Amino acid sequence: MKALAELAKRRGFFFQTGSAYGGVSGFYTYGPHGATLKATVESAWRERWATREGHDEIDAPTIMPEAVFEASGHLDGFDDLLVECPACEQSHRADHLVEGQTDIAEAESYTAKEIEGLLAEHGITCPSCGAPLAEEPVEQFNLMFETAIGPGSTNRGYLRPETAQGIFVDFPRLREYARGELPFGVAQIGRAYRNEISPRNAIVRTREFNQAELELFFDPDEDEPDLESVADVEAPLFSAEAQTADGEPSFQTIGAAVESGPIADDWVGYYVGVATAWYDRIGIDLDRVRFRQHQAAERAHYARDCWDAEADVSGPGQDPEWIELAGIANRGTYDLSHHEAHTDERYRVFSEYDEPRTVERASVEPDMAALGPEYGSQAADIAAALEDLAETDQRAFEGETVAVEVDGETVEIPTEQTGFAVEEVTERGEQITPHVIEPSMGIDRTVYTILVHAYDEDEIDGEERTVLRLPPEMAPTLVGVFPLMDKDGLGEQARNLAADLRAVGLSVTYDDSGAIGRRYRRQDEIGTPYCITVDYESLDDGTVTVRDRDTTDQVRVGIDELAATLAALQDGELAFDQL
RNA sequence: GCGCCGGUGGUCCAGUGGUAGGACAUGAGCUUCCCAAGCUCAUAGCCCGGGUUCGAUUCCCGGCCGGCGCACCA
Repeated sequence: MKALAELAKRRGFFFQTGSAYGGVSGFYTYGPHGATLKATVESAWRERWATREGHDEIDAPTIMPEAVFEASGHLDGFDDLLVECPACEQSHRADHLVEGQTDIAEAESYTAKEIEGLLAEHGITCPSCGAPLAEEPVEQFNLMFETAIGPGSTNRGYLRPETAQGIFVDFPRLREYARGELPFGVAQIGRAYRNEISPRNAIVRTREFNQAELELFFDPDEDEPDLESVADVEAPLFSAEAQTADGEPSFQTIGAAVESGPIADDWVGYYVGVATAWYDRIGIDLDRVRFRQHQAAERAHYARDCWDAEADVSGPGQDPEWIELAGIANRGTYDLSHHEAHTDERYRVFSEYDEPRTVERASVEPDMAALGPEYGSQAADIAAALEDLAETDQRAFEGETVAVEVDGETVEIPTEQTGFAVEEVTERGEQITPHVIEPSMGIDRTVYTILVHAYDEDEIDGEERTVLRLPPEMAPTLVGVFPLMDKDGLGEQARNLAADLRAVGLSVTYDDSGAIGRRYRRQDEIGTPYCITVDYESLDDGTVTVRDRDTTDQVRVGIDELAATLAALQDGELAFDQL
């Protein structure tokens, strides 16, 4: 939205970083009002998604070593192999072309050089125009920023492309803090980095951005969300089915959508409900939001089910322009099991059975004093093979000898040397890998959407004005304080009033410059919901006018009750028309 | 990364081969006083590098940045 970008620049919400040096694409600075608004969005997120859910927050580094991203799949999954057609100049994913035009299934695992070879060898052609792509260079592009940790650059690191891995890698310790009890959630607000090929659209797609993510760890067989608390929330749902049928999003209660509607996963449904109510509260217009269910083919490598929150950020009279605000994904056990596989740590929790179970457990204790001399270096492998066999096939131990296969040859071991035994064991539970639901929000896009949805132009006494209709809770400044004129003691009283209101923690702007109407308009443009003017009547009776941003209506309020009244207006306990 | 268009005070624009002008905004003053009034004054700008030229903000080339389209968005 062009008018908003201009206002954001002029009034200090956000602007491109370092334009004196020519600027760098994809980096933005939040100005005075923008930084405040962003902080307010973050604390509103923290309040709703962490504190109120009973979850704790961590703050992990933005740089982590290469091995972490090997495990997470970002090193391979983020690595795009691009080839450009010499005839029509279209870029394509080279690995996808190879997969499509040969019977090679996992072309992604090849290097750029190998792919170049495959392009020539299999006579791969451009899918757009059919030109041959042999001899064309394959470029490797990883979206992660790479860096060297410490001197000597042998320890390669990357800037995290999402905040989530900081939670997953340290799951074993976080589990300790949760005392090993599922479900538990860990929240994080922080920066993430992606070396985007083509940053666009102000703060919508940048190379350094802010995320707020909650990772909720749970046992799918035991744990259920508090669906009742969001059952009545009406959410604009755009199901996969509706998308395929070329349909429209429709408002449905979470209760119905989970019960019999498109939301398959209870936890995902719960967070769609929480997100809907939260968006409404922070000033996002639900009529310009939709929760879009991912099609199966579209889901990320880790996601089992996913709904994106999308917002329309087009200007008035324009075609809708949907941007992704959040993803609410069931990541299953993907992350934890991968980190477990890549480390020696256990990324599981002990899940106790309702009742202890008694099971027969077969075990072996091979007589190594006999096997060792007999089989030499093979003895250890034989012992391992016996152990496997005991778990899978107890009857193999019923005869005089047991046959196991080692290094391709069958070895007969006297049963008595295996130490085979079947015992009754009482098991109280088992180690399970928790499943993960991840509501992941883009803070910058949320800020942007709040601004777009708050932006309005109307007419006051025949004069056009620009106004940001931010909820009082979100406004960077709660109240502007003006003297009608800066003389006859009005200025002094107004300055005292501003200081008093600041002293009780309210965000106040003092302004005595220019005509009163001009000062109102300045505050309208940055979304300040209330303005107070000290006039001649104030000197007589100790009241001031309080002016409402949205209606421009004014009421007189006693100075002594001002602080309490404004605080109530900010918290939504009081509406202006109740004054 | 490709293509098209663009880059001039804080913002939005006009303009020129001889280093620039408006509107709005901002500051000071006068005036007015509850919704961007008026007057005076002031502050402040040609994206960067190279080339052509006596001289380049202007023309040419390259870069950077922005908008749009394509590709990409794990």
